[in-house]
Amino acid sequence: MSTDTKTALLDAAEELFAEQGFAATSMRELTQRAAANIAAVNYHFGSKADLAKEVLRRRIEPINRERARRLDALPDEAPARDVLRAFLEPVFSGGACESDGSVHGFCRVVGRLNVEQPPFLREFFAEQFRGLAHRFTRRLADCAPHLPPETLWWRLHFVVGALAHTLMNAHLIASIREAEGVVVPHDAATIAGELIAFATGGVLAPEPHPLDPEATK
Amino acid sequence: MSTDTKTALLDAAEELFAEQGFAATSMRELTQRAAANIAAVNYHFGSKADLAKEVLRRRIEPINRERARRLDALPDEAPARDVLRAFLEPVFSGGACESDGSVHGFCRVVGRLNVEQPPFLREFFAEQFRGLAHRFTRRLADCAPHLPPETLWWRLHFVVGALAHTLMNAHLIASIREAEGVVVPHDAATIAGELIAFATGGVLAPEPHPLDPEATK
DNA sequence: GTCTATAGGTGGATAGAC
DNA sequence: GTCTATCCACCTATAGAC
Repeated sequence: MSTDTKTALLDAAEELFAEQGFAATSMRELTQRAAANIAAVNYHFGSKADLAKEVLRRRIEPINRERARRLDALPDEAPARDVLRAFLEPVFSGGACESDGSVHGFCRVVGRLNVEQPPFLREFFAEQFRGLAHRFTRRLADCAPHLPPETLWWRLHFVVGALAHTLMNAHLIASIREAEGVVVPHDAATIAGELIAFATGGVLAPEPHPLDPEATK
Repeated sequence: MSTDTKTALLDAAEELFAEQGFAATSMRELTQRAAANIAAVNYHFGSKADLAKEVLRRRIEPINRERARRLDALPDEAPARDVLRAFLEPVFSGGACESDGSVHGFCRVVGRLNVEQPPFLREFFAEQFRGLAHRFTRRLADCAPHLPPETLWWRLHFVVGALAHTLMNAHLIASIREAEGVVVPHDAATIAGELIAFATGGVLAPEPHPLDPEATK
């Protein structure tokens, strides 16, 4: 069946790119996991690179639409925490989780390819995020008029970094502690809550002091 | 000369792994940039994987030693901000910068390989960071006794994520704004200052509320 | 220590039958 | 749409001369 093969390829690519990255995943491995023929990727997508773009588009576009929708729905006087919820929660909702609530592979693929950044994806990511990042930064500026715009710009990117790292490593982070007998809940709702609290505190922090170079020694 | 070739290989690998990742970088490209012979990597390091470990060890070990040293040097009543400075500043100091002050490639390689995580590096990273992460988390618990240990554990990892993402993308983040005519300083001291302020605010944020699932809609 | 040459394998992509 | 067979460029690693 045609449509099912295409979806199976997207699913398999999503898992493998998330686990291993783009460059380290071969077409043979990928088509085998999808129970498809070795030639199926080129038939359906044209190339490995175009497959990767589709893998990302399938997840990012709905998330960014939802982010924009929620940002627009906010009242003018909404606090920073609500702006950050509009940015972060869409990532974790809407199927972002396994049945046990843990973070799903498709979140990890975004995190991983976002950092691996193969050359052909650079422009793709820039397109997907540029406009949105500016809108959120402007909105945060309304919430925190005491902070310079460049500081808010950095802070939004710090939030993105925390998010990407968490999506990729949530299981690992939890398992280190669990090996010591500490139970660390890592369902999507818990992680989202932790991240939103952290991001709000970080974004609203007082303006940075200039560093004292002597104290660095 | 023997020693120089070895160093040239480490330098070239550092740059290329930082830009492209481990899997996407070939030995040919790497030895060519180092002006060395194609066989030099195997002679000096044994394999591509062992070269990557050396690339990381050269940077991470001094940084983590300095982190531990500064943590030990802190007075008992040191505030969270000082604990986070002990964690973050060693990354940016001691040659972490270009002559113009921007973030050096060798920071980026740590960020990138940290997220690419080829299988043979998983255990290496775990060894390098496990003990240190626990020591910093315990220390932060003293600064913020109102927060549960799991929350602090998550928050330290959010900080790591923000750090890794920033190391890899500082130039990119700045250049997006600069294309619009906004000057964004991205020298190492500025970035470190921004990150420390953000991290302090995030780590000390109030405990997360349980999320209201309805408000997510 | 450095080089050339090459082994031995895998990569992405395609041609053409069905 | 799916398959087999195959091309050929590229990969890591090594053998052996210098």
